[in-house]
Amino acid sequence: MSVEDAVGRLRDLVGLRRRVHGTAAEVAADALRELIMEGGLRPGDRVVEESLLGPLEVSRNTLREAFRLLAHEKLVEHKVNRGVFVRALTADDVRDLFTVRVLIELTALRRSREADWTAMSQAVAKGKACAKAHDWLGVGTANMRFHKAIVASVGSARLDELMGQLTAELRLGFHEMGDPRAFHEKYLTRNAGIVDAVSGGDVEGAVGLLHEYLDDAKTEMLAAFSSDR
Amino acid sequence: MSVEDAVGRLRDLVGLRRRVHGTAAEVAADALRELIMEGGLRPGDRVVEESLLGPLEVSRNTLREAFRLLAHEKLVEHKVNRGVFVRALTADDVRDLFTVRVLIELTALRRSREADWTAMSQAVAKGKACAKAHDWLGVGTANMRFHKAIVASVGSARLDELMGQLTAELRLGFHEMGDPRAFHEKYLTRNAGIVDAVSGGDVEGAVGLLHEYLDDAKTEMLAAFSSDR
DNA sequence: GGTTAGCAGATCGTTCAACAATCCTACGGT
DNA sequence: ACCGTAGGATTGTTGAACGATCTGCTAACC
Repeated sequence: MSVEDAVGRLRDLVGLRRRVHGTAAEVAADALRELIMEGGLRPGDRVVEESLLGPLEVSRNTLREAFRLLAHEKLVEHKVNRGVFVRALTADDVRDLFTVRVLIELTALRRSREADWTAMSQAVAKGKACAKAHDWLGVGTANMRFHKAIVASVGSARLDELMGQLTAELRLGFHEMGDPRAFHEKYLTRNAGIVDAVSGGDVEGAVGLLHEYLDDAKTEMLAAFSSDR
Repeated sequence: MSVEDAVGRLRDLVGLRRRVHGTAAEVAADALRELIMEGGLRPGDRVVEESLLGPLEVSRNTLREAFRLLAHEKLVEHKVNRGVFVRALTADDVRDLFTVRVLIELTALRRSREADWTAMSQAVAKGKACAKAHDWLGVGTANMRFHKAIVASVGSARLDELMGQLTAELRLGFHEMGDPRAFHEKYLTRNAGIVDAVSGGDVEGAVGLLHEYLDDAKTEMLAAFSSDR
């Protein structure tokens, strides 16, 4: 996406939400977050304050508040006196991300009940629909939703928030990887397998599958990240 | 602590760090955070912008950036057009906090190794020293450090950050409870028992002790929170 | 030739003053 | 007692200004 396209997209996003959501800073942050998630701003890109003042239709102070919001979500990095950069994951980040996922998701899956399994299988269905439409980023999003559904089994607001944070960071990594189809598609059937196992009563079998899943995904992402840094 | 005392304390905190730490907003946030932790601002208190402009020696915009920082740490609550309030935990918050702690700490303790045990026992020693000096809030801080040490066993930056967040929120709750000695002192020996068990090779015994510990602490805090709301 | 000092230019950090938007309270009508 | 409405207080947002800091370039120096 060119810089001009990104500016135009921002205008749309801002206009859409200006009076629906809360403060101007939140609206601006929402627009920027969406733009980053869509890939309009790529990891490592520098985001100059002045260049966004016009498109977002906010003042500099407000824009800086928006940056603070995104910085705390770890979507951008705020370097003092040097500006704001779209976050670029390191290999260490990827390792850490998966360490936390393993710890949380395995325990959560053990606690899951029937209502959780339906939420999980709905996410799988959504992913299959996206695959049929060749929407590979959609498949990735559906996969994330599947894992969020696992964590939701615990029923903790803070854990849900943490998982949202982790998936947002992982999505940043997706943009830096090559063929999205090759990366996302194969995990669809593995998700389905996990649902089958756990709803069939084989909880520990499902946990094992999930653990293998996470290890494989981690290895695959690490391969993409360790090669070029 | 009177309002005048709080203002004076803020001046000290600001002067101390003005040129040590980074931006003015961070310095202001640090000072406010410390003031809240010390109990100078109590949960539920409203924090009026104008009243802090002088003591903190920052402009309104910078102060508002500091508020954003604290809001993301969940130490204060930002209500649009109504101001900033020191966070007051609800019973649901306490339940959620302990749900997350149980999930994370039990798993972390299972993964702990000898180096982690020494860190844990150091925290216990620190707590005993505070108890001897009748510094009961210090005992509470040492207890939190003990649990942070458990989580640190995993070696995940994000998990450490999460645990820091959780302990900060819990400390907010401490201020709303009655006798700090009655609440903190008895957990000291239980922490020591956990260290003994795990370093003695009885990992699952230690995990059991930790689980009981967390359940008891949760019950005790809930009793204080459900009574008056 | 390579290294370092210093000089712009660009960008960020912070302040200030002003105005608009919103909320709270107290007053008065019913 | 209830309700709507002014008025004051506080927050939300803006725009311009100035100092501080980084970056890259030039030029002097070894």
